[in-house]
Amino acid sequence: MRGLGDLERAVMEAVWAAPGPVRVRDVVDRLDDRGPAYTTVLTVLDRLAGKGLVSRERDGKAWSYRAVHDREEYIARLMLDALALAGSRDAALVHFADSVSPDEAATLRAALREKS
Amino acid sequence: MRGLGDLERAVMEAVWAAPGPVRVRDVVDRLDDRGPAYTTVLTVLDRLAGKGLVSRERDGKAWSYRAVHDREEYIARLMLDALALAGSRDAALVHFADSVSPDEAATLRAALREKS
DNA sequence: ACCACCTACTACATTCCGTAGTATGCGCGG
DNA sequence: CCGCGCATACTACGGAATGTAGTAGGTGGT
Repeated sequence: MRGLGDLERAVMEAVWAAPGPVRVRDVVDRLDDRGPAYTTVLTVLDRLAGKGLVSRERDGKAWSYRAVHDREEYIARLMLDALALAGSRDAALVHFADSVSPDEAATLRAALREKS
Repeated sequence: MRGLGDLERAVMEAVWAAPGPVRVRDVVDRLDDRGPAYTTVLTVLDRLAGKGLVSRERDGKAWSYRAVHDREEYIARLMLDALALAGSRDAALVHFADSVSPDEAATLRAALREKS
Protein backbone atom coordinates (compact mmCIF):
# COMPACT_ATOMS: atom_id res chain seq x y z
CA MET A 1 0.00 0.00 0.00
CA ARG A 2 1.38 3.33 -1.05
CA GLY A 3 1.73 5.87 1.73
CA LEU A 4 -1.09 8.20 2.54
CA GLY A 5 -1.64 11.62 1.08
CA ASP A 6 -1.43 14.78 3.13
CA LEU A 7 -5.09 15.06 3.83
CA GLU A 8 -5.44 11.39 4.55
CA ARG A 9 -2.63 11.64 7.03
CA ALA A 10 -4.17 14.71 8.64
CA VAL A 11 -7.43 12.85 9.00
CA MET A 12 -5.67 9.89 10.57
CA GLU A 13 -3.98 12.28 12.97
CA ALA A 14 -7.37 13.58 13.95
CA VAL A 15 -8.70 10.08 14.45
CA TRP A 16 -5.71 9.09 16.51
CA ALA A 17 -5.87 12.28 18.53
CA ALA A 18 -9.40 11.60 19.70
CA PRO A 19 -9.87 9.49 22.80
CA GLY A 20 -12.59 7.34 21.26
CA PRO A 21 -14.49 6.88 18.02
CA VAL A 22 -15.04 10.06 16.06
CA ARG A 23 -17.84 11.26 13.85
CA VAL A 24 -17.15 13.02 10.58
CA ARG A 25 -18.15 16.28 12.19
CA ASP A 26 -15.49 15.86 14.86
CA VAL A 27 -12.80 15.38 12.27
CA VAL A 28 -13.94 18.40 10.30
CA ASP A 29 -13.75 20.48 13.44
CA ARG A 30 -10.27 19.29 14.23
CA LEU A 31 -9.18 20.16 10.72
CA ASP A 32 -10.39 23.73 10.64
CA ASP A 33 -6.95 24.97 9.66
CA ARG A 34 -7.41 23.20 6.36
CA GLY A 35 -11.09 23.92 6.14
CA PRO A 36 -12.07 20.91 4.07
CA ALA A 37 -15.73 20.45 3.27
CA TYR A 38 -17.72 17.98 5.29
CA THR A 39 -18.13 15.73 2.28
CA THR A 40 -14.42 15.85 1.57
CA VAL A 41 -13.68 14.46 5.00
CA LEU A 42 -16.40 11.90 4.51
CA THR A 43 -14.80 10.75 1.29
CA VAL A 44 -11.39 10.52 2.88
CA LEU A 45 -12.72 8.54 5.81
CA ASP A 46 -14.41 6.16 3.41
CA ARG A 47 -11.18 5.69 1.55
CA LEU A 48 -9.30 5.12 4.78
CA ALA A 49 -11.89 2.54 5.73
CA GLY A 50 -11.36 0.91 2.34
CA LYS A 51 -7.67 0.71 3.11
CA GLY A 52 -8.43 -0.90 6.42
CA LEU A 53 -6.98 1.92 8.47
CA VAL A 54 -10.22 2.85 10.19
CA SER A 55 -13.39 0.95 10.96
CA ARG A 56 -16.93 2.27 10.99
CA GLU A 57 -19.67 1.65 13.47
CA ARG A 58 -23.14 3.07 13.87
CA ASP A 59 -23.49 5.89 16.34
CA GLY A 60 -27.15 6.86 16.26
CA LYS A 61 -27.89 8.47 12.95
CA ALA A 62 -24.27 8.95 12.02
CA TRP A 63 -21.29 6.67 11.66
CA SER A 64 -18.35 6.72 13.94
CA TYR A 65 -14.86 5.89 12.87
CA ARG A 66 -12.04 4.49 14.91
CA ALA A 67 -8.47 3.71 14.00
CA VAL A 68 -7.86 0.02 13.51
CA HIS A 69 -4.26 0.31 14.66
CA ASP A 70 -2.82 2.86 16.97
CA ARG A 71 -0.50 5.39 15.56
CA GLU A 72 2.76 3.89 16.74
CA GLU A 73 1.76 0.50 15.43
CA TYR A 74 1.11 2.07 12.06
CA ILE A 75 4.50 3.76 12.06
CA ALA A 76 6.22 0.53 13.00
CA ARG A 77 4.47 -1.10 10.07
CA LEU A 78 5.72 1.59 7.71
CA MET A 79 9.22 1.03 8.97
CA LEU A 80 8.92 -2.69 8.42
CA ASP A 81 7.60 -2.10 4.91
CA ALA A 82 10.66 0.00 4.18
CA LEU A 83 12.89 -2.64 5.66
CA ALA A 84 11.27 -5.25 3.46
CA LEU A 85 12.64 -3.45 0.42
CA ALA A 86 16.21 -3.90 1.54
CA GLY A 87 18.45 -6.39 -0.14
CA SER A 88 20.21 -7.06 3.08
CA ARG A 89 17.89 -6.41 5.96
CA ASP A 90 20.79 -6.66 8.35
CA ALA A 91 22.84 -4.07 6.53
CA ALA A 92 19.87 -1.75 6.43
CA LEU A 93 19.31 -2.24 10.13
CA VAL A 94 22.91 -1.37 10.85
CA HIS A 95 22.59 1.85 8.88
CA PHE A 96 19.38 2.59 10.66
CA ALA A 97 20.86 1.96 14.08
CA ASP A 98 23.66 4.33 13.17
CA SER A 99 21.20 7.03 12.21
CA VAL A 100 19.04 7.30 15.28
CA SER A 101 19.78 9.71 18.07
CA PRO A 102 21.49 8.52 21.25
CA ASP A 103 18.23 8.78 23.15
CA GLU A 104 16.44 6.72 20.58
CA ALA A 105 19.26 4.21 20.62
CA ALA A 106 18.70 3.86 24.34
CA THR A 107 14.98 3.34 23.78
CA LEU A 108 15.74 0.69 21.22
CA ARG A 109 18.20 -1.07 23.46
CA ALA A 110 15.68 -1.15 26.26
CA ALA A 111 12.94 -2.44 24.00
CA LEU A 112 15.21 -5.13 22.65
CA ARG A 113 16.15 -6.18 26.16
CA GLU A 114 12.49 -6.54 27.05
CA LYS A 115 11.86 -8.51 23.95
CA SER A 116 13.80 -11.67 24.39
CA MET B 1 8.96 12.50 -1.25
CA ARG B 2 6.51 9.76 -2.06
CA GLY B 3 7.93 6.27 -2.42
CA LEU B 4 9.10 4.98 -5.75
CA GLY B 5 7.03 3.10 -8.28
CA ASP B 6 7.74 -0.46 -9.30
CA LEU B 7 9.76 0.38 -12.36
CA GLU B 8 11.64 3.12 -10.57
CA ARG B 9 12.53 0.68 -7.86
CA ALA B 10 13.61 -1.93 -10.38
CA VAL B 11 15.83 0.64 -12.05
CA MET B 12 17.36 1.60 -8.73
CA GLU B 13 18.03 -2.08 -8.07
CA ALA B 14 19.85 -2.27 -11.35
CA VAL B 15 21.89 0.81 -10.55
CA TRP B 16 22.75 -0.53 -7.13
CA ALA B 17 23.57 -3.95 -8.49
CA ALA B 18 26.22 -2.59 -10.82
CA PRO B 19 29.73 -2.17 -9.47
CA GLY B 20 30.17 1.28 -10.94
CA PRO B 21 28.30 3.92 -12.93
CA VAL B 22 25.86 2.51 -15.45
CA ARG B 23 24.73 3.65 -18.85
CA VAL B 24 21.09 3.52 -19.87
CA ARG B 25 21.89 0.56 -22.07
CA ASP B 26 23.25 -1.37 -19.09
CA VAL B 27 20.07 -0.82 -17.15
CA VAL B 28 17.91 -1.88 -20.07
CA ASP B 29 19.92 -5.07 -20.35
CA ARG B 30 19.56 -5.82 -16.67
CA LEU B 31 15.82 -5.32 -16.96
CA ASP B 32 15.15 -7.65 -19.84
CA ASP B 33 12.54 -9.54 -17.82
CA ARG B 34 10.43 -6.42 -17.95
CA GLY B 35 11.52 -5.45 -21.42
CA PRO B 36 11.03 -1.72 -21.11
CA ALA B 37 11.96 0.45 -24.07
CA TYR B 38 15.26 2.25 -24.01
CA THR B 39 13.49 5.58 -23.79
CA THR B 40 11.36 4.37 -20.93
CA VAL B 41 14.42 3.63 -18.89
CA LEU B 42 15.87 6.95 -19.90
CA THR B 43 12.79 8.73 -18.65
CA VAL B 44 12.86 6.86 -15.38
CA LEU B 45 16.52 7.60 -14.84
CA ASP B 46 15.84 11.27 -15.50
CA ARG B 47 13.08 11.24 -12.95
CA LEU B 48 15.27 9.49 -10.44
CA ALA B 49 17.94 12.10 -11.06
CA GLY B 50 15.31 14.77 -10.49
CA LYS B 51 14.52 13.14 -7.17
CA GLY B 52 18.18 13.20 -6.27
CA LEU B 53 18.52 9.44 -6.11
CA VAL B 54 21.02 9.14 -8.92
CA SER B 55 23.56 11.52 -10.42
CA ARG B 56 24.65 11.81 -14.03
CA GLU B 57 28.08 12.21 -15.47
CA ARG B 58 29.41 12.21 -19.00
CA ASP B 59 30.83 8.95 -20.27
CA GLY B 60 31.91 9.59 -23.81
CA LYS B 61 28.85 10.09 -25.95
CA ALA B 62 26.43 8.76 -23.36
CA TRP B 63 25.65 9.62 -19.78
CA SER B 64 26.41 7.42 -16.89
CA TYR B 65 24.31 7.24 -13.80
CA ARG B 66 25.34 6.33 -10.31
CA ALA B 67 23.33 5.99 -7.14
CA VAL B 68 23.79 8.92 -4.80
CA HIS B 69 23.26 6.74 -1.75
CA ASP B 70 23.85 3.07 -1.42
CA ARG B 71 20.88 0.84 -1.09
CA GLU B 72 21.00 0.26 2.65
CA GLU B 73 21.42 3.95 3.28
CA TYR B 74 18.34 4.58 1.21
CA ILE B 75 16.35 2.01 3.16
CA ALA B 76 17.51 3.46 6.45
CA ARG B 77 16.36 6.85 5.20
CA LEU B 78 12.92 5.48 4.38
CA MET B 79 12.69 4.04 7.84
CA LEU B 80 13.66 7.36 9.38
CA ASP B 81 11.09 9.14 7.24
CA ALA B 82 8.45 6.79 8.57
CA LEU B 83 9.66 7.32 12.08
CA ALA B 84 9.45 11.07 11.59
CA LEU B 85 5.69 10.72 11.17
CA ALA B 86 5.29 9.27 14.64
CA GLY B 87 3.87 11.32 17.43
CA SER B 88 6.04 9.55 19.91
CA ARG B 89 9.19 8.36 18.25
CA ASP B 90 10.02 6.30 21.28
CA ALA B 91 6.70 4.50 21.30
CA ALA B 92 7.06 3.78 17.60
CA LEU B 93 10.55 2.43 18.17
CA VAL B 94 9.29 0.12 20.88
CA HIS B 95 6.65 -1.25 18.54
CA PHE B 96 9.23 -1.62 15.85
CA ALA B 97 11.66 -3.44 18.11
CA ASP B 98 8.88 -5.81 19.06
CA SER B 99 8.16 -6.55 15.41
CA VAL B 100 11.55 -7.58 14.10
CA SER B 101 12.69 -11.17 14.04
CA PRO B 102 15.03 -12.50 16.72
CA ASP B 103 17.91 -12.50 14.26
CA GLU B 104 17.28 -8.94 13.32
CA ALA B 105 17.00 -8.02 16.95
CA ALA B 106 20.45 -9.46 17.44
CA THR B 107 21.76 -7.44 14.51
CA LEU B 108 20.24 -4.31 15.97
CA ARG B 109 21.69 -4.97 19.39
CA ALA B 110 25.12 -5.46 17.91
CA ALA B 111 24.86 -2.32 15.83
CA LEU B 112 23.75 -0.34 18.83
CA ARG B 113 26.62 -1.68 20.86
CA GLU B 114 29.07 -0.54 18.21
CA LYS B 115 27.48 2.83 18.03
CA SER B 116 28.15 4.43 21.37
C1' DA C 1 -44.67 18.66 7.43
C1' DC C 2 -40.26 20.94 7.39
C1' DC C 3 -35.56 21.83 8.70
C1' DA C 4 -31.07 20.34 9.83
C1' DC C 5 -27.88 17.03 9.36
C1' DC C 6 -26.15 12.80 7.68
C1' DT C 7 -24.99 9.57 3.99
C1' DA C 8 -24.23 7.48 -0.73
C1' DC C 9 -22.91 8.39 -5.17
C1' DT C 10 -20.71 10.89 -8.60
C1' DA C 11 -17.41 14.01 -10.57
C1' DC C 12 -13.42 16.57 -11.79
C1' DA C 13 -8.54 18.44 -11.53
C1' DT C 14 -3.85 17.36 -10.36
C1' DT C 15 0.04 14.62 -9.84
C1' DC C 16 2.70 10.48 -10.21
C1' DC C 17 4.18 6.72 -12.76
C1' DG C 18 4.64 3.42 -16.65
C1' DT C 19 5.32 3.64 -21.18
C1' DA C 20 7.10 5.12 -25.37
C1' DG C 21 7.37 7.91 -29.88
C1' DT C 22 9.66 11.66 -32.37
C1' DA C 23 13.06 14.77 -33.45
C1' DT C 24 17.67 15.76 -33.33
C1' DG C 25 22.67 15.45 -32.64
C1' DC C 26 27.07 13.24 -33.24
C1' DG C 27 30.85 9.99 -34.10
C1' DC C 28 32.52 6.32 -37.02
C1' DG C 29 32.90 3.45 -41.14
C1' DG C 30 32.98 3.49 -46.01
C1' DC D 1 32.35 13.66 -46.57
C1' DC D 2 28.04 11.54 -45.72
C1' DG D 3 24.85 8.45 -43.93
C1' DC D 4 23.98 4.80 -40.20
C1' DG D 5 23.49 3.72 -35.65
C1' DC D 6 23.12 4.95 -31.16
C1' DA D 7 22.25 8.40 -27.56
C1' DT D 8 19.64 12.24 -25.89
C1' DA D 9 15.92 15.84 -25.14
C1' DC D 10 11.34 16.72 -25.46
C1' DT D 11 6.68 15.54 -25.61
C1' DA D 12 2.68 12.69 -24.87
C1' DC D 13 -0.82 9.74 -23.14
C1' DG D 14 -3.46 6.55 -20.09
C1' DG D 15 -4.42 4.80 -15.51
C1' DA D 16 -4.35 5.20 -10.52
C1' DA D 17 -4.18 7.85 -6.32
C1' DT D 18 -5.57 11.89 -4.03
C1' DG D 19 -7.74 16.42 -2.91
C1' DT D 20 -11.82 18.43 -3.38
C1' DA D 21 -16.65 18.92 -3.33
C1' DG D 22 -21.59 18.92 -5.26
C1' DT D 23 -26.11 16.67 -5.43
C1' DA D 24 -29.75 13.77 -4.23
C1' DG D 25 -32.00 11.60 -0.85
C1' DG D 26 -33.02 9.65 3.91
C1' DT D 27 -34.41 10.42 8.81
C1' DG D 28 -35.27 12.27 13.25
C1' DG D 29 -36.82 16.07 15.94
C1' DT D 30 -40.05 19.99 16.52
